[in-house]
Amino acid sequence: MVREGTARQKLIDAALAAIRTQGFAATSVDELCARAGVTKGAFFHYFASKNDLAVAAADHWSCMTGELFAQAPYHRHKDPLDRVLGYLEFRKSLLKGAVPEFTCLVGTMVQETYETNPDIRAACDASISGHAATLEADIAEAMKEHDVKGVSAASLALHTQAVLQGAFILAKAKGGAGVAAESIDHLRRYIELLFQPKQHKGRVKS
Amino acid sequence: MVREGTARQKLIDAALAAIRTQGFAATSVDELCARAGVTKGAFFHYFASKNDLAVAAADHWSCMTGELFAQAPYHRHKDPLDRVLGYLEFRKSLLKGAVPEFTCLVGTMVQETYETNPDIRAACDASISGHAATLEADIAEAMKEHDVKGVSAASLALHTQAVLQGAFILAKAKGGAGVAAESIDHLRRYIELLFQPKQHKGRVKS
DNA sequence: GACAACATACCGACCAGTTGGTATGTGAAC
DNA sequence: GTTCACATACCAACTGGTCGGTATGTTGTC
Repeated sequence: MVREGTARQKLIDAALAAIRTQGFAATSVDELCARAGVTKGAFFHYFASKNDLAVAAADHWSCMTGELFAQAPYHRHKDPLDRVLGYLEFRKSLLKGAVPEFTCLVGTMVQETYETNPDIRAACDASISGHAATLEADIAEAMKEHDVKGVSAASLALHTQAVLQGAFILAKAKGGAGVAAESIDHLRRYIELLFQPKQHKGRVKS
Repeated sequence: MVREGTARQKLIDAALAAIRTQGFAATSVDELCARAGVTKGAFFHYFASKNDLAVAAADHWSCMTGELFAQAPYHRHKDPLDRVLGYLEFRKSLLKGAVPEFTCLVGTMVQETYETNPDIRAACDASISGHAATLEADIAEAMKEHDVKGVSAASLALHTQAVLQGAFILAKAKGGAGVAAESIDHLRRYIELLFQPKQHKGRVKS
C-alpha cells in the first residue's frame, strides 16, 4: 500500500481554505505546509513552485465545482428556462456559512495574478469560462424556445458569472451573504423579464 | 509650502498603480518607495504602517472617483431614469486602456483583506457603498416616476456595483475590456426592462 | 532653534526555494 | 527467492534574499 500522494491533496485543500480567506500572495508556502501538516520538502516534491500549486488548485477547483453542479438538481427541469432559473436558485442556496466558505477561489486568485502570472490567469479563466459554458446550452435553448433575440447566450452566461463574482466582492466588503443573495435576485429578475412572453413594447404607462 | 507632502501623494499614486496591477499583498513597501522615488523613511513618516497606506489609498480613491462622477455629464438629464442609464454609459466609456487602468482599487483590495484587516475592509466598503449611494437617489426617483415596485433602490444601486466589480474580474481573467462592456449592456437592459411601461408580469409557459 | 520633511542604515522575522537525506516499494536479473 | 538498481514519497535543516518596520541622521523653512 503506497502512501499515494495524501500530502498533495492535503496541500491543495489547505490552499483552497487559505487563499479564499486571505488571498494568494498573503499565503506562504510555510503556512500551507503547517496547515496541511507536511514539510516543505513534501511541498516541493509535488509542486515545482508556489505558482504551480496555484494552477493545480485552480484545476482542482474546476473539477470540484464541475461535479457539484453536474449533480445539482436543477438539470431535472424539462423547460430550459427553468434549468437556468434553477441554476440561480442553486447558487443562492450555496450562500451558507462564513464568507470564505462560499466565495470563489479562482475569482479571488485572478485578481492578484492576472498581470503577473499568465499560467494562473489562464487556469482561472478556464475555470470561470468553462463553468459558464455549462450554462450556455440551457440559455441558448431557452432563447430559442422563448424567441429571445438581440442577446447572445454566451454573453448572458458570462454575465451570470460576472454578477456572481461581483456579489462575492460585495459580500466580502459588507461581511455577509445578504447583498450577494439580493444581486442574484436581480439577475433572476433580469432573466425573467428577458424571457417573458413577447408583448408589444412601448405601451402607454398606467 | 513648497514640497508640502509631495512624497505622500507620490506614494499614494504609486500604490494605486501597483495595487491595481498586482494586488495589495504582492506590493511591498520597498517597491512603492522605488516607484514613488522616495525612501522608506519618507514612507513611514507619512504612514504608520503598510495597512495605514492601504486605508489612505482607499480614502483617496473615494475622493478621486467621487469628483470624477460628480462632474460627469449624466447628471444633466432631467429624467432620473436617463441619469441612471447615463451613469452606465459613462461607466462603459471608462473602459479604456489596459485592464489595470480601468479596474477598481477597492474591489481588488477588499478581496485580499476582508478577513484579515478590518480597517482596510471598512474603507473599501465605505468607498463602494458610498458610491452606490450617489446612484440611489436617482434610482429611487425613477422608480417613483415609473411606478416600479417590489425592488428597493438601495438594493438595485448595490447590484450595479456588483455587476461592475464582477465585470472587472472577468476582464482580468480574459485580459480585455470586452466582457466587461457586455456585462454593463446586460445591466442596462435589465434596468430598461424593469422600468419599462407596466405590462402584465409573470412568466407564462409556452 | 524648533520643527516638518525627508534620507540612510539597519534589524529580526520571514520568504520561496534547495540540499541531502531516509523509508518504502518495484521490477528484473541471476 | 534473493539481490540489486531504481523510483516514489516524503522529511529536516539550511540559504540567500526580501519583508515590514525602526532608529537616527540631515536639510530646508519659519
